[in-house]
Formats: sequence, C-alpha cells, structure tokens
Amino acid sequence: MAQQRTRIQLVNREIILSAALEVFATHGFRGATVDQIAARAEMSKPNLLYYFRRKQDIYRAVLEHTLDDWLAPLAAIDRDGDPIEELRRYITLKLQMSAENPAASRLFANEVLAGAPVIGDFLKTRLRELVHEKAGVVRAWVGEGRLAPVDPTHLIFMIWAVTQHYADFDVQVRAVLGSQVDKPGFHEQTAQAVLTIVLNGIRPRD
Amino acid sequence: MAQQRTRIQLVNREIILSAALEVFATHGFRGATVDQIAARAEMSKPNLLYYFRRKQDIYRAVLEHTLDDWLAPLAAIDRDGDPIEELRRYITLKLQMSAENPAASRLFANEVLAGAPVIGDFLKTRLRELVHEKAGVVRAWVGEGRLAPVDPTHLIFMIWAVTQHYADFDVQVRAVLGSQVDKPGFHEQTAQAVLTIVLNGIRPRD
DNA sequence: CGGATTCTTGACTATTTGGTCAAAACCGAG
DNA sequence: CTCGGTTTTGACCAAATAGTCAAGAATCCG
Repeated sequence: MAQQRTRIQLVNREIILSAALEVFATHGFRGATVDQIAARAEMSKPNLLYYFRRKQDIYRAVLEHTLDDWLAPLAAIDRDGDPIEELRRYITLKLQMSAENPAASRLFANEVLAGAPVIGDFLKTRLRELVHEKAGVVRAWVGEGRLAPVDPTHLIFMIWAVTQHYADFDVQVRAVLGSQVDKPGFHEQTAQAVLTIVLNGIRPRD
Repeated sequence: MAQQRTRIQLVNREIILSAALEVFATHGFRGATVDQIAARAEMSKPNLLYYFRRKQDIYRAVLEHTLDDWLAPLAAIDRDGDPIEELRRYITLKLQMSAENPAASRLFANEVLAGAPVIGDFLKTRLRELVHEKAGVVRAWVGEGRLAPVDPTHLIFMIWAVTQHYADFDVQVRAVLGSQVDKPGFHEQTAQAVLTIVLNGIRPRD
C-alpha cells in the first residue's frame, strides 16, 4: 500500500502538480495557499491533502518535477562540437523552454528570490558542478582561439538571465511590446535578436 | 495635521520603508507579513500601522520610493553621445545599482512575477514610453552605422535581464561562485565580463 | 453481487495574520 | 512644571489559512 500507485492516484497527482506549478510560480511558496491550488485543481482541499499531506510536500514535488529538465540543455553542451553552434543550440533551447513552460522558470525565480530555502543544496552541489564543468569547456574553446576571450561563468549567467527574462518578466515585456508578443514569429524574432548579440559578442575577432 | 510631518514621523517612516523593502523583496507582497516588517523595524505592529494604515499602503510606498531611481539611468541615455560609450555607461550604472541596492531589484522582480498588480499601469505607460523613446535612439544609431544591426527593444531587455540577474539571483550566483562573490573586485570583474560580451555584440563590424 | 479498499468531502480546529482600539507614555511649547 | 497633541503598545477581533477527522461515495476484485 505504501508505494503502490493506482491509476487515479497518478492522474490526480499530475493534476495537482500542474495546478500547484501555476500558483507557486505566481505567488511563491509563502504567498500561495492550499485553497488556491485546490480550486485550480478542481478538487476539495481535503482531497488534495489526501495526495500531498503538507503544502511543503506539494512544493517540493513540483520543484523536483522540474529541476532535471532545467539542467538538461546545459548538460548537453558538447566539448567536441563547434563552439558557436553549441551555444546557439543552448540559447535556442533555453528560449524555447521559457516560451513553452514559463511557469517553471517563474517557480525557480520565486524560490531563488526567497533565498532558495528548498533548492539551496541542489544549487551548491549539482548545479555548481555542472556549471564548473561547462565553464571548463568554454575556457578550453577560448584557449584554442575558437571563442573571443570571455569569462565562461559570466557567459553562462548571461545566457540564463536573458533567456529566463522572457518568462519571468513576461508581464513587463507585454507592457512594453503590447500585443505583438502573441503574434506568430515573435519567439523567432526574439531568438534572432538574442543570438545576434550574444554570438557576435563571443565570436573570435581577428 | 493632515500633511504635517514631525521629525519623528520622518525618521520612523524611513525606518519602516527600509524594513519593508527587505521583507517584500524576499517574500513578495503576499508572502510578507506585517509582523515581520514590524519586527525588522523594531517597533510594535500597532505602531507601524500608525504610520501606514494598511499593508498595501506600505507596499505602494516602498514601490514608489524606488520606481523613479529605477528609470533614471535609461532616461539618461543621450542620443548625441557616442553609442558604445552611452551603453557602456548605462550598463555600468545598472550593474552598480544592482550591487548597491539588490533589494530594490528583487522587489520589482517579485512584483512583476506576481503579475504587476500594483505597477502594471506604470509599466504600460511611463516605462513603455521611455523604452520606445530610447529604442528610437538606438535605432537611429543603427541606421547611421554606428551600431551593428540589432533589435533595439530586445537590446534593452537584454541589458535589464543581465544587470538585474546579479541582484535577483544573487543566491544562485553565490552557490555557483562561492566566496569569491565577496572578494574586492568582483563587481568590476562582472562589469568587465558583461561589457565585453554585450558591447562586442553590438559594435559595428565591417 | 458484496465486501474490502480507495477516494472524496463537509465540518471542524488551531494558528496565523491584517487590522482596531483605548489607554498609557512621551514630547514640546508656554 | 503643565497641558495639548503625538506616539506607542497591550489586548483584542475577525478573517484567512494549514491541516484533521469521521463518514459517505466510488471503485475494485473475487
């Protein structure tokens, strides 16, 4: 009974996680309420608490549910590929994720803004190691003259900042750009603009 | 009596705004509590509510207190200056503000993440106008061949994203970089890295 | 079908939280 | 010092919120 998952359980846990993602992404852990999540999941609060006994449990589950996806694109950067092409792919992938799942980006933003009480360990271990590894790759590329001399870690931060900005600050972007955000081709135009600047910024000059 | 401000009032309002900035910046409006703010301001809750009658009033006051400063650097971009130098100055100034007053940056981040319920109008009017004006300046520079062909609005977004990232995601930056964040010269090194990539990214190529 | 198990929820509790109020403490001008 | 206004706070209230519980409804399995 402990680990057994019925079909209903699988379905309902998914519904809850998806509802909770939206609510936590908008208001953060402290600002979100269990009632809000239950309402969005269209079930009673006690029913929701039947699947996750505490608010914390839902929050942790949502975070874990998203953490791995988040790292995948960075992990995929290949030391043996062409530097500009690898970074183009990385930036494109991150922009795509921000566009397709902005709530995930906002969830992290809220968690980090609050001081990363839950994912602090993750940041200091797995994330840190991965960044150092990939910074090493970039550093090697720079050493071979295949990239302009750039600080590898700050380059990674910059890519995170820019790509996640379009998810986290969507409301601001909309306020400035208006309806054109929803026009087809907007994401491509954004990708084009970001790629132009960043890739030109790191392309080796002679 | 209505508008009269005694010395004590001026002092205490400052203390409250400063305490509230920290709390709202960390937990957002909904996640922050009046008790937390009162504790940080080292006064009783009723005393705090003597100066600001509602939580909303404190929040609005803190936001307004910070909004104008936030726009100043962008407003200072001068069409008649050298494009690269103007943007270097803008980026440097924004990075400096993020370093000196990270709480202000986080306050906005939280507000925008929550859907900008309070500053939504501001974003759609004053911010929008200012961005369009300065985008026009950048567009003119590009037209004159003094900058590489870049989308002006996305350039502004990119600068915001990168500069504010170091304030908003400070915890993450620290997790990855460790204690070196506190070493003297870190901010200069960051500015160097950011300026190198962005400015090279938009410098005209021939 | 029928009994055991799983799922669902109305009603409830304890705690937290935003906000009030009246009275006490404080302060500053005469 | 004294008196009027200002500031401060302990005690309180109502609403919101996390979480419980027992009992009813649905589902599964033989």
